[in-house]
Amino acid sequence: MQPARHPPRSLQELLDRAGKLAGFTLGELAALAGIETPSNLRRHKGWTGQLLELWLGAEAGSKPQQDFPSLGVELKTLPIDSQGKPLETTYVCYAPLIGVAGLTWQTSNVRNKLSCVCWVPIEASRHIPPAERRVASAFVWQPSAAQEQAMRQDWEEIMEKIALGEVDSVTARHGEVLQLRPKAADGSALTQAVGPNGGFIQTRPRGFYLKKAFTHAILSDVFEGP
DNA sequence: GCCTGATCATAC
DNA sequence: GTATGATCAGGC
Repeated sequence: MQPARHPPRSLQELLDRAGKLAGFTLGELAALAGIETPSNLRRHKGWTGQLLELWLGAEAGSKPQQDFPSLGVELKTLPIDSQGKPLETTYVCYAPLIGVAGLTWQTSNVRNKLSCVCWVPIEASRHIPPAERRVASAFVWQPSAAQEQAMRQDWEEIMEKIALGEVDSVTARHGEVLQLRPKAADGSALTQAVGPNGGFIQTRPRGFYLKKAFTHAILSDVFEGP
């Protein structure tokens, strides 16, 4: 067992790789890859995702595109509790706050990222040290028509607020399945956004996130049947 | 207990 | 600052 040396050439190869990781702890996978496991993730929040990227052969880097461009697949780890319930919301992508006129759901980064996702659930309750957290069964998901419609509606409502210069009135409570939240190094980070009178304002950068109930439903469809 | 807003590391 | 990978933690 060793990490991938090249990106998977097919969806099946990706699934094969992911399937072999099921049951391993993060500590085991890290040791096999020759990297250290942090004792806690406070200063290593992205460590789990990067470990799985390594094992599955995702292209590293900070590109605003999918993790497996040639397959059109995005990789997402999903922390779950012992009952399979998501412990965290799922980051999707940065949200555009200027130049939003004319953006459509069809060509949005959210839709592109979520059109096909390889989910890798990780048993990651907080009381479990990172090294002992365990990889569960990965699966590939494409949104159903209803799921896409739900995401689209939230996206359109949020983007309309942004276009109207009302981004500062949008909270994480907006949206049924998709939410907009701050996404920055700290509270001092500012970016340009459309303001109330069509001008520009400075505001905290935002990102799109999937709410836990939505990812829970995705898991339920797969593991408990539709 | 859960959620929202804040925060951490890194690459460029 | 933008964007990736996310989790933390106080307030409710």
